[in-house]
Amino acid sequence: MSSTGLSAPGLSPAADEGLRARKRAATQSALERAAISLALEHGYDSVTVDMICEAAMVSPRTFFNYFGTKEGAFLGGTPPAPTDAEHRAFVHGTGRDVLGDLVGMIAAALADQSPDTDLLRKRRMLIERIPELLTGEMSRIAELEEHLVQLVLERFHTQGHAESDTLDQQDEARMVVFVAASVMRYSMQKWFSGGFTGTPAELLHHSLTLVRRVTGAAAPAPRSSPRG
Amino acid sequence: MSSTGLSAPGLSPAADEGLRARKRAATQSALERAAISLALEHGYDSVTVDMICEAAMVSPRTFFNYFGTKEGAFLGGTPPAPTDAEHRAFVHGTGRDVLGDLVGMIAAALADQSPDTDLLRKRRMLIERIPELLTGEMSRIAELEEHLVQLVLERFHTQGHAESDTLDQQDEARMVVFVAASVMRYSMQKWFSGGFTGTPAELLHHSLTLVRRVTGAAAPAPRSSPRG
DNA sequence: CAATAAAATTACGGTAGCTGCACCAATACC
DNA sequence: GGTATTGGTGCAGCTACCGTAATTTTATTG
Repeated sequence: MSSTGLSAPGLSPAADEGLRARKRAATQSALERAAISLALEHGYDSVTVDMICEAAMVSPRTFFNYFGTKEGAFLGGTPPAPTDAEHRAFVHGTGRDVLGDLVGMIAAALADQSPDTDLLRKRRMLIERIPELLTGEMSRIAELEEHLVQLVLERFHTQGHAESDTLDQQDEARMVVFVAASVMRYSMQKWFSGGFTGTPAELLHHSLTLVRRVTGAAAPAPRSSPRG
Repeated sequence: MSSTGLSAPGLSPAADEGLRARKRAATQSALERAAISLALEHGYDSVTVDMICEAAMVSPRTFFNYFGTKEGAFLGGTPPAPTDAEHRAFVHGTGRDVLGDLVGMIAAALADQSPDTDLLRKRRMLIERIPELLTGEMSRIAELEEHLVQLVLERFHTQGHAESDTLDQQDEARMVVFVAASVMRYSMQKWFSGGFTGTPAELLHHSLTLVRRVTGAAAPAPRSSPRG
């Protein structure tokens, strides 16, 4: 199941996957829709899992078979995980802009999800209203951090960095991931608070430019001896 | 062990605050210590609130009177807040290195309340080890971040930045705070994992240099018109 | 079409986090 | 001392979540 990457459906039920997969996708979709509608109507906290299940006509146990947590139904079934293709594209990237490429990969993984624009719209409305969900989504990304550090290290190696300063490379990789997390946090907050009118790509470009401006200003008076 | 055994370290033992406050601080400290030791011994998930309460000799109901959540006992009662003096020093800082100064202020605030460093270290290791705690801590810090954004904006104003591009300034302030948070996270991880031999000041300088190196690489092909 | 394997769904029971409430004990204030 | 606050506790209850085994649904094979 590693090849096509479709095993965890971003909800493309239609064509060839058989009746089983289609029903599965239908149930998942029904649960997500029920969850979001109910939350928009009654508020997130007052919606119980039982309510969602009743609306979607499944047993509560089934709910947790799909989403292991209540939050999951609101954020969407599949946590953002870059596909193998995206992995390779990043690791073998030739450019010097590791930070930009990493952010791009994460954003692409986020964008991979369901194309249902209406559901996305409602979900965005919900997240805008309940900040708890925003932090929830961020923590789903944070789960990947260790993995991302490994990816950055791989990229360093394939770019032929010397093996001698491996320790420095680990530090740098970790920092790249941390800063990328900041950029994602900034972008998502801006995105979900509705203060941005452009496309997601433009938003990312804006964020990357901003993070460079913010860090770029060198201190006017170099403290001790600069550059070690 | 009626009184002295737990003389409220990590909080303001406040010799003058009265018996009530002292007992309170003692109980809170006992709960936090019990929580962290138990988690280091048995793992976070297998530690129940009841276990912590039994070790700290309080009722489970009391536990939730102190920390509204299980997580709270592990993260500790009070996030570090800079003093008024530190506020002013930062806001009226004249240099261009806003990021460096902000990181400096946060670090100073951390150093101010020097509660039992051993407890801090154990807590830090736990937090980095358990992603659930990590995200929990980040969302707690997020509340503090709003305040920091305001501080950065104040500094911009006292530095006489034009009022016209207030929106841009808000964006920039927010990004400064986010990046500062990343720098702090990197520094603390490096510090408490024992991988750094120098002084805290040197560590901060190292982190700031690193974050600049990481973001410094300009994109090879500037897209459209930069410089919004 | 029938038999069988595999997978999804379900009911049931239980644990743990968390809360409101009312009561009692300790402390602060006068 | 007496009285008002405040902190600690037991109880009853709700909800998220999980292990397990039974039941139904789908896929497969002859």
